[in-house]
Amino acid sequence: MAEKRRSPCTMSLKAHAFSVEALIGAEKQQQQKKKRKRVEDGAVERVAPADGTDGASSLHLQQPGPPELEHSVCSILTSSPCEDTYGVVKPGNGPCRSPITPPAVPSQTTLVRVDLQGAELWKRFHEIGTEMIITKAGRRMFPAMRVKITGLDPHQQYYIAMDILPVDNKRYRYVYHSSKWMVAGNADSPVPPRVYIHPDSPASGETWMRQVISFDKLKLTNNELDDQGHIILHSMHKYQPRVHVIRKDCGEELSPVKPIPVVEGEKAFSFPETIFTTVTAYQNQQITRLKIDRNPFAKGFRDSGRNRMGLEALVESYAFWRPSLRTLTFEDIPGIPKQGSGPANSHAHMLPGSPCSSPAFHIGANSQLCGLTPADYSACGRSSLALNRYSTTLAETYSRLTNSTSESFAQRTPSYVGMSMNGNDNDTFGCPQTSLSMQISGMSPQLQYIMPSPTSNGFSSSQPHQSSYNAFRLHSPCALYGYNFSTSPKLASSPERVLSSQGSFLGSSPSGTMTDRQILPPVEGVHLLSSAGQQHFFDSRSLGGLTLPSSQVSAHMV
Amino acid sequence: MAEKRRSPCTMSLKAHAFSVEALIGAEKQQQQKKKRKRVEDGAVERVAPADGTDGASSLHLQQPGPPELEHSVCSILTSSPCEDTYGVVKPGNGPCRSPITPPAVPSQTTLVRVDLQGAELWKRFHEIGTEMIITKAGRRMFPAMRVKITGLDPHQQYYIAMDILPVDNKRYRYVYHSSKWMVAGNADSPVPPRVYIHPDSPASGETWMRQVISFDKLKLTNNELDDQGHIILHSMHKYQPRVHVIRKDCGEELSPVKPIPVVEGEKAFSFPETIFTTVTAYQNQQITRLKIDRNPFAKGFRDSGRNRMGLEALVESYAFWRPSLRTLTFEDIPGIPKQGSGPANSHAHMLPGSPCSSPAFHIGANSQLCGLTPADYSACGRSSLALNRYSTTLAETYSRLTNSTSESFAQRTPSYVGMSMNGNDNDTFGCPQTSLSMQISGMSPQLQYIMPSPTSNGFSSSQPHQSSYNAFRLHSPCALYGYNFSTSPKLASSPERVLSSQGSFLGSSPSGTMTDRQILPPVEGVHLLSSAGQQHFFDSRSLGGLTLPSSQVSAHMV
DNA sequence: TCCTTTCCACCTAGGTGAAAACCT
DNA sequence: AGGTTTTCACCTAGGTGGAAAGGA
Repeated sequence: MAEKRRSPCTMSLKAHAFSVEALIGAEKQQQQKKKRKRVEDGAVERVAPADGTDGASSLHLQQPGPPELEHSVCSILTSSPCEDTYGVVKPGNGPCRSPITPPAVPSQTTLVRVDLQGAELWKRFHEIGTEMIITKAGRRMFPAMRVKITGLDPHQQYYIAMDILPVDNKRYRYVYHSSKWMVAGNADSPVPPRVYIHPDSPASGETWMRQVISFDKLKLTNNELDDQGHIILHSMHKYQPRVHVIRKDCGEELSPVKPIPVVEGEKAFSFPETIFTTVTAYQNQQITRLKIDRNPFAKGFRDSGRNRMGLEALVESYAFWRPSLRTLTFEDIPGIPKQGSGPANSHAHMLPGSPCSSPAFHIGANSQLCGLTPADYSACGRSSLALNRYSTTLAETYSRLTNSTSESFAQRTPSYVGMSMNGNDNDTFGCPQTSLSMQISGMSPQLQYIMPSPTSNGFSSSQPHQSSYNAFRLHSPCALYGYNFSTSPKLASSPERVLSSQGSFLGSSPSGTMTDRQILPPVEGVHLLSSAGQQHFFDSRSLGGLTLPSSQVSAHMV
Repeated sequence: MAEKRRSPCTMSLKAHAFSVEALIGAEKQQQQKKKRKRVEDGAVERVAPADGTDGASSLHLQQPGPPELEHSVCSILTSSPCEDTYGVVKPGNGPCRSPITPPAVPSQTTLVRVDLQGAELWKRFHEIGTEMIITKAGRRMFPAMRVKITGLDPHQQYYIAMDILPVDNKRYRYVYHSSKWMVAGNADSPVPPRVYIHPDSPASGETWMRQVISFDKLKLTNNELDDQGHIILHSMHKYQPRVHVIRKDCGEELSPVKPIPVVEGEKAFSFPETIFTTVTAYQNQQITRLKIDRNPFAKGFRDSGRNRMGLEALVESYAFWRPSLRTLTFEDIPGIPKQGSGPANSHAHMLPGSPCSSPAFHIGANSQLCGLTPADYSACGRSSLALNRYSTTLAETYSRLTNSTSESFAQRTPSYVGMSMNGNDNDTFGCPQTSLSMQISGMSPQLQYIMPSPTSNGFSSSQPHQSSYNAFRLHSPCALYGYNFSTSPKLASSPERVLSSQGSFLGSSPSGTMTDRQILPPVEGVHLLSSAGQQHFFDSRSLGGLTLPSSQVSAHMV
């Protein structure tokens, strides 16, 4: 029981789990409570940064330049190099970083940089006023967050995670006659915050850097009792995604004694063009058009005029000369599903082909629609004490929005954040990007608490504030291999896969320690074969601890 | 360069990768070489255990009972309990198993048991003579290997892997007029052996035990130059899958000095009813019928007589009175795709409705078709030296088939294998199962070589025979959530999902150390939310190292 | 002749917005 | 009247065996 006493999280979890069904009845109460606070503050024509104090805390890490600057860089340097985390101060690192492995791997000087992929498409939505559907069952984002990360320690393990912050404490409504979003009151009460950990986590820096990291499997929901792990958001609110790069220091499972380490750098990256308003049905028809034009799954609603030979076009054309009946051979029928597979097909109920940039739908909005001013972007430079690097992030935001006692956390958990703007040299994959970069080195003790630990055997702790979560990655989807939603209009209808920069299964280098830390004689050659998309292989000759002399040494991570 | 010198695997890997394209031209040469060895040895009416010496090595771990015994248990006890792997003998375990964490977790006395799910379906195929299609692009197995594992240490991390062994060194051909498989010569030269590591690996024993472990994403190929990570097999050969339970001792990354530990238990599980013959096109029409009847993806080929109202039935009915043309309204057309969505539809090219057990197709074969006699099943009890537990497994099989110098490995790497039969009490999920169980405790040093290590930072080794592979799990599919191909005929057409025994996202306990080893104060409550199918969440309040006092503590693994 | 490869129709599984129904 | 839920047609993506073509 002494062990159980140290596990309040688990016990609370189970209690919550058992009460889920009981809570369903309370859902309406929650909604009523939510609407109770919905006060019409009066229409604000332009969603002004009146929430500056509230929203700025979640934006201080954003791209410092104006939204139009595609390739700006936000560099955040911390005062504590990672080497300080070695050895005695963080003994947990000792067993992991062996004295034989050269500790000179420059994880302490890494300038982590995160590039938003598909920034052009994000900007096109942003110019209109991005809307994201949220449903009870969960709805994907479109565009999905897709980033390219550079500057990681190739041999360090990282978790990549994403959460979504409220931009302000306002509720919005869309005024159709003016085609504008207006403040409709204060924000609803906060929902259970959730973080989407990229299913490939943890992985080596080399692995992360080799590919576009897509969050396309992430789903948004408005069901506060969601049990599917989706991110819970309020409808008609403004939010902004945020990407986290979290070092997986193996110390937290290994070190029985863990002192509170010094601050080692902030690791959250957000992009102003990814701000969106949550809706349950699209409000702005320009958004609808752009979604239909760009999302392959909405191809059935495209009506771009060309290749308009779908079923309804067929119906119309035939109906022209034979109104309701015609003689068909069955050779016609198998072709029907294929006809819709072209670049576009038509639907009579769709609005006639009008590009999303059509003046007829351009409502004169709103590069500032989301309440961000250039001043907000320049407000990311902060410095304070050295306890927690996430001071002005979610915890602070929530504490401010909820007026909870955690407000004080923001004060005693400042971040070492220094920012500098660099040029735009990050056109990886030929796609426009927005990039943020910062130095990351270690991790705060609090971060360690939330880091799942696949190596849980023999977990131990001599301090009551340490824990590890293991094997959290079950059922991980292949998120890295989702669509590459091209930001190029000419590629919009031909989605391409997000591929590793190396390409094929045997064509790319393996992960992390595979490259220069493995110590295997040829006869013991190990064959880590990880599928380009789906599978993970060893050379089975080595499974028995033996390999044939003719073993084909091939390993791959894609 | 000293570091690189220790990485022959990586360098060979890259060299191989770069030569893949060059090797494509050599594919035909390989095939020619393969056919060169194909000698018709004359038909053998019954595939006898003439391969006893050759094939027994890969079968010694099989179910000791006759195939008809559904729930037999194969217990293999080793002479070295896991406790011997603690501390000094395997210092790598020291840092992982903290002195604070109670080391009394009975990993050393665990009787691991592996139950084959869907054994009834496997047996139905086996009675006919299971065939598995292999294609260049890779083809899934049907039925897929699905197992339930019990007896793991809940807090120990494990890899679950699968490889496929040749049953003998023969090549087969199917004689249509006698509906029998006959030996057609010696086996082709061995192909690059590969192992499919379950994409959820590594995970805690608790996590593995909570759910059915499905290998449905595994693919078989006959392309020896496959770069997708599929398992490469020869066509017209007999194979048998094998499941591996591999402890993830974090010691291999942590211990700079690793002596060769003592044997700690065999960990491979195979089931005789899963033997199959590889084909590029089905030979036995009974197999075809059973596949079509049971595989949901082949529903389009079902012709079971009932609900036969698909398009072709429509064609036939209309063609009866209007041979080649008929007048259709367009109201017919949208319904066409839906018509095929029922329980079954018909196809004119299919044979008329005849259940798979129809005498018209029952060719009088062959419960012993796969060359296994009851004597084979009783031959699993072996004992020998204590150096390697995989002695009679792949390495030995390959060495015998290839006459390579690794033959000696089999002699100096015997296994501690003791077997005992238990009753049939493993009807988990209400499905018939076949189970194998054995004690596993530690791992051999050779096993450690092939164990990917997600905690690679600071990997080190003072011995040249140690290595770790990290982050091999990228792009892992959600294999645990594939179809549950029911073995019950009445459920065959209604596939059900393989669910965790706990159910919903918030309704099940978290993994491994979440349950009783985490040490989190409520204010630091960590919220590891891992989606039931797709996603992995933290409570985002904790991402900043801070959680609100009102934090909802919920964690989940399935 | 025997086996392999390729293409295809037909499925499963699930992601879209539209539209209607529903709710408050 | 405004927001939410449900259902639906239409997609993407990919797993089936059949049939025909290809190949040795």
